Amino acid sequence: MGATKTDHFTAKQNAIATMAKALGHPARVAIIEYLLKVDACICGDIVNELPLAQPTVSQHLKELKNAGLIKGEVEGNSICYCIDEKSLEKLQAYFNLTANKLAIKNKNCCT
Amino acid sequence: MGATKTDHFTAKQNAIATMAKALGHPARVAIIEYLLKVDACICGDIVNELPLAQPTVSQHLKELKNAGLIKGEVEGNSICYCIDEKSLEKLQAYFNLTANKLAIKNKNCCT
DNA sequence: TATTATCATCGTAATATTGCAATATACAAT
DNA sequence: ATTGTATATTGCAATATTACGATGATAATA
Repeated sequence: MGATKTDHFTAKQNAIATMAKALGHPARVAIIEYLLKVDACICGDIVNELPLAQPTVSQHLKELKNAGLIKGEVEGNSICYCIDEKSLEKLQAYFNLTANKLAIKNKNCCT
Repeated sequence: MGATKTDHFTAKQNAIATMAKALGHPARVAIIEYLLKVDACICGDIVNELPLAQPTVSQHLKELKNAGLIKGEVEGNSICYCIDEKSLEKLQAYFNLTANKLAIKNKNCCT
């Protein structure tokens, strides 16, 4: 095996899992944080920011893009990557909802 | 290769990645949502809720536990699983922070 | 004690991920 | 046209993940 049984779960569960999976690697978290830090999206130097070889970084960027977490536009010679706000807002909304549900839950066991 | 270069990233980046990775599978998202739905933590029927065999579910539970997202206590014959609030609050805080940073960012490119 | 119920672990097969060297592509500048 | 820079793709090796049958461990119950 090794293939995830995607079709047995809801679309929303799969969507959250896809985004979470994309953030399931420190390099990709670091990429998101870097894109957040530089106050623009002309980002031709992501490779220099990471302790990984260029093909590896390119691959991580591709995965973030596939998961919808970032967007990329050709900007002359280099490529302009930036965060896709919508997807991160979805994650924010999801975890806010989760935390709210937790807050109103019974907490009389599992001390 | 195949081994993640964990030590090249910050502790926080690794912590977020670990939790995100744990949620990077729809079955584990479904488990969290189920634990959230049932208003108690006597949870001996997670297997029945999922379209997966018992050993597979057990393995997913183990991963959620390793990532710190859930806790498990022996409850007589069965085991009582429940969500670890702290970890989900960390995720909530992280994505709130991220969304806030995004909100105050320049948005003059990557239309 | 034997049985049943519940969950964990082992072993294994199929598949996915991670990382990089080598190479390719695309464009800008000379 | 050629060179240089930036990014993508390919191919491969090492490792991780996913899934499940078989088996083991433990506790409640007959």
